[in-house]
Amino acid sequence: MKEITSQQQRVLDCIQIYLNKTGFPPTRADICRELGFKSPNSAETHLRALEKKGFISIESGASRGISIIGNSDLSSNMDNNYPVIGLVAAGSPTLAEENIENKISCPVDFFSSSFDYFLKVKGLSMKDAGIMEDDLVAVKKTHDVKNGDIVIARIDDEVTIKFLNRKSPKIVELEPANDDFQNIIVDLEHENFTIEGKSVGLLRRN
Amino acid sequence: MKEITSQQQRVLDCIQIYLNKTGFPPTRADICRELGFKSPNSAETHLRALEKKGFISIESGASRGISIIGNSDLSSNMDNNYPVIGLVAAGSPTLAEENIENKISCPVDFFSSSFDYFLKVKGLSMKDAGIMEDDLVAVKKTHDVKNGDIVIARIDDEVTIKFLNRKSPKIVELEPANDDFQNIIVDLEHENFTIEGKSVGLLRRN
DNA sequence: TATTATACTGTATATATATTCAGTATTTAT
DNA sequence: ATAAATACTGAATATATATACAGTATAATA
Repeated sequence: MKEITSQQQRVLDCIQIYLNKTGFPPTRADICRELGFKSPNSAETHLRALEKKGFISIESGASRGISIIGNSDLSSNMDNNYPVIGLVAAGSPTLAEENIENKISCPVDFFSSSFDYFLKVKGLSMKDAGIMEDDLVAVKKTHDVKNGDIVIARIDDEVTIKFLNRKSPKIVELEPANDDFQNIIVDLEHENFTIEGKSVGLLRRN
Repeated sequence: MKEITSQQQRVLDCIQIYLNKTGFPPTRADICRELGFKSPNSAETHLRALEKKGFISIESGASRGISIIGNSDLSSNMDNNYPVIGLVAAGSPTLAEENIENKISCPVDFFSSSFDYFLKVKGLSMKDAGIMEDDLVAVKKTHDVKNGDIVIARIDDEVTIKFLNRKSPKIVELEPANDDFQNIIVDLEHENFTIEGKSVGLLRRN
């Protein structure tokens, strides 16, 4: 997929908007009307460029024979594919591409806040908060977290999910929801600590 | 919305299939080709009937100017609106229309099995199973339940969510996941007992 | 420096397409 | 019993539409 130019993007957007509005694609003349072109050939050449770059396909000879490629969620529906990232109880932690287990299609407004990925939970350290093994926690990447929030935190190279409790400017306490686990005290001066995000919801699939 | 005839349904399906396949609506001739009609007027009259009954709209003069009405999820995307039904801890129980709190749009294949509604949980009787107050349990209406399943059961007029444990043909045990609660023993001969469905997933929105 | 891609106007035209008109036949309401 | 809706064939046509051809101009490659 080559790079798209700003004018070609305008034409592509125009097609999408027209589709959302009417339910069928525009003609060359429709595109001209929408974007102010004075010749149908202006639309034609843009369409051919978009076709060549793989953004649309054009059915030869057919009227309105334009379809946008890679657009299975055609219109109003606002689903998105969210990656499921495995949380390994101890050891290799990174929230990187290679840790993506699969993807889940889910409406973007499914939880109270937008979110970025699902974290697959290992272990039972948060069981009293109703977070069980293999549950999928919807994580929003943010540093805007308060005491009592369920946060995804990284200490050195290890990622964990716990309640947040800032004890002092230099000390953070990570509190599990399970009597069998101990609080984790983090000394910000001596340990590499980052907040990856916070939980905004949970999904369990039996 | 008047009743649709079987032939009109075939035409409507044909339009939808054509849309899914090509990304744009069919012409009269396309419909004839798909359904074996020999005159474009066959398609035309069916389209006018479908328009009159409110199933489609036709943009006059435009080629392929057909759009299916009430079809905001145009194609592949299979979201559905699921009702959220409140579970009242004790007392009035019915899973009836008037108990619908709101609706949640969610892909139909979101959980391992299809489901019928979300049940909003009251109380903590299932907390050790990770089901907390106000959690939304995805419920599939079914009588096909096994021991160990989390079921939605009704005893006389009271609805509850518990683990199922059939002790004998006449005795069913409903087991909570919380030491503070007691098992419920149901005598099928003396109590009015029905399985409303079973849990196939869980959703928590912080 | 020549070439290709981008970004248009303007005209022309073959054909793709909607749509009307004239029939025939069956079924469903009134 | 009559009208209206359904379910078609078949032909005709105005027009909607894709698309080619002839230009002009600028920016980006090679």
